Amino acid sequence: MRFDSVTIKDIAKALNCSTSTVSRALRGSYEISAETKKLVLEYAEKINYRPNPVALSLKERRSRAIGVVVSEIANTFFSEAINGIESIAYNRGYHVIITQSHESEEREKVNVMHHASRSVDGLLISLSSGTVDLTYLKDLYEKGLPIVFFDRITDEIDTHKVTANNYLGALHATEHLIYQGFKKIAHITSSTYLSITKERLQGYKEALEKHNIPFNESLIKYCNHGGMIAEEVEDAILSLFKGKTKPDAIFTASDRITTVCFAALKNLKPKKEVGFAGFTNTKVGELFDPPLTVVQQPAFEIGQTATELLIQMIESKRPVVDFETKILDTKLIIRESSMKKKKV
Amino acid sequence: MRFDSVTIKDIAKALNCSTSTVSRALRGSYEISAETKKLVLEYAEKINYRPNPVALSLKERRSRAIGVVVSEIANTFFSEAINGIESIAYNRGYHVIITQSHESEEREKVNVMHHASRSVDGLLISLSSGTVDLTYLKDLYEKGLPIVFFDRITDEIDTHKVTANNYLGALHATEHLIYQGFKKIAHITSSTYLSITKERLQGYKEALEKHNIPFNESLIKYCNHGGMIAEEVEDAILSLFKGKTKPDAIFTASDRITTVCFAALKNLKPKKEVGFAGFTNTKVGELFDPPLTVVQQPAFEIGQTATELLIQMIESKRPVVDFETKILDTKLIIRESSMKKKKV
DNA sequence: ATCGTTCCCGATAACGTTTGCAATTTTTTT
DNA sequence: AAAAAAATTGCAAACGTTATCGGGAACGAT
Repeated sequence: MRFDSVTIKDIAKALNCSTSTVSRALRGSYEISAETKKLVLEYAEKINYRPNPVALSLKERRSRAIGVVVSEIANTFFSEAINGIESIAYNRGYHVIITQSHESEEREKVNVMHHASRSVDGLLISLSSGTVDLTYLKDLYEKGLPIVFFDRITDEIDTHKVTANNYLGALHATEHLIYQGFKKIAHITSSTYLSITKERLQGYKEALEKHNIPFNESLIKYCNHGGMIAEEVEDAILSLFKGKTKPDAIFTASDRITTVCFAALKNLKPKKEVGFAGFTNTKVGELFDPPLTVVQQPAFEIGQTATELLIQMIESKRPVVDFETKILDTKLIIRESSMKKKKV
Repeated sequence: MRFDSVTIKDIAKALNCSTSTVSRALRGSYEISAETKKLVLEYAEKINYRPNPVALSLKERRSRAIGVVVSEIANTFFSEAINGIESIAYNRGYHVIITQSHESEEREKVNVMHHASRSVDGLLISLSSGTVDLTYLKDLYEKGLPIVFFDRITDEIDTHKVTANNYLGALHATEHLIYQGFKKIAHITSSTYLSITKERLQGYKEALEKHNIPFNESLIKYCNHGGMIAEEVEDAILSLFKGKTKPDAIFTASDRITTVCFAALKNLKPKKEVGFAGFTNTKVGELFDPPLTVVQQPAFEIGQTATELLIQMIESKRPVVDFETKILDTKLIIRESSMKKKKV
């Protein structure tokens, strides 16, 4: 505190004892007489003493704070996940410090380094779509910083991971589109680096295979900025509809891509109705025109689970060696956008 | 850092000089010979020395970090504002620490206290809808913590404030509805404590007055939880349509209230079409059915301006006494939801 | 030679807290 | 009453950094 708040010294001076005595009394050490303890506690209460967390961090090399790095808080999935994170963290006495990578590897690194140098006790991270090089994270992890990945995870670091069942989510959504009679289903997705991209693509492919629909590479479009740059997504849509095999349905793979695509598609006004379904946690898909079919991720629970695992790592006496990868189920909410209209 | 990173001591030991010399060399003090300076800098670079921010915070009683308290990051207005905040802060060398009050006075206080005790250099805050008692904030402010209010501001503390022109925004939106031919315009808004509530209500009233439409208190509904509790908003809508004077249009006053109302109204399926316009920064209003007429706030700029003012306060040598209240213009984006359909 | 500068640099204290050890007092044991 | 044991407290170091102060060396001026 810069605001000359009361310190242990002030108490010591006032009570005419040493700072050690005060410190011990406050933490209830058995070596302090009940009498002195009472005196100290009462006085501390009276002048509203609060230990200085910065000093504690320096001394103990821990901060009771958890660092969070996500690509964008303006993304319903992440804001919900953060709420999940907070709900657990606060109950366990940890503060949560949120930073955004804006899908940039560099920003991500800066943020992680900031967290580490500020002595966060652990890190929750969902990788940015631009992230290729993980060595710095690996270094930190090996130096002892507990890290739990959520949502966008990685194979390169052996630790706890929590993510949605992207594979099944994509499979079900794609199958649903197939059941509706769509055959040329395009898939617009994020950067190939991301785990979620691979998993969702995999689910999409399996669905096609299962229903004997040939896979067509030209129907897959990657947006390396994860939808942060609208043009990238719009170009993807355009090139799809300029290509030889025009899609009759679109399946999008992430929050932002979903909404941008949906808008782009509307603008494009294709002759035939195009089926549409996408991964997104938006609360307002129902209000869209047409109402949007979505694959919803259990964002809140993902945040909670990741935080529980992280705190477990932080508070574990011996190094954790048994790691889990928790995969939580998604939910397909079917609305009009994915239905084949009956042309009477 | 808990991860025994290199310290100034390590450098001193390696180079066989004192920590003071190293410290001075690193900060380029003139008292150090060019030779030693070079030696130190090179070695520091080589072993990748980074000063420990926690130690610095303790020593200097500042942290080069700015605390932000908003009600909800899952609110487009706030996430945009935060982006504005970050854009300035990072350029000026400050980190941004975000916390959420979830519209609760208690959570807000906990967060503010946390920021203060962690030695943030300043605070950006948008008050929660539940906040009544500001004395603790006033105390901190008087003890010297620079504070800038944005969006939801207050008269009780004399400092810089940045907000949208809620009055004009509401006035124009209401006038627009009037021009469309609506006469019984309901206004669904947040807690009465909030500055934005008062200002928007004022704009709404002026518009009515200007066009000689009598003000009807029963058309105003307050949602004390700012839309966080959907039922509250749904009840408001229901009671409006159960009342004697049923509204022919609805004008909503905040992001969350707007979307929840819009959904509730859709569910209600009133006989006549009801005009609709609301404050919100959602990017997807265009995709709604019908496309949503919105009053958009310059969230990014509000964040930027507030941050500039805050940093100015933080870095000012003498106490700042001349305070500004900056009011930035909103933008009315007219779409179908507020248009009176021509019943041919 | 002596003094006054100037130039480098080191020792030390300080920020607020905890803790190992030593010191003191009190109590118990003999 | 003396010795031993237990209970209570204080001192000082440590976390990593910077700032204040002071000191030695080199140099020029007298």
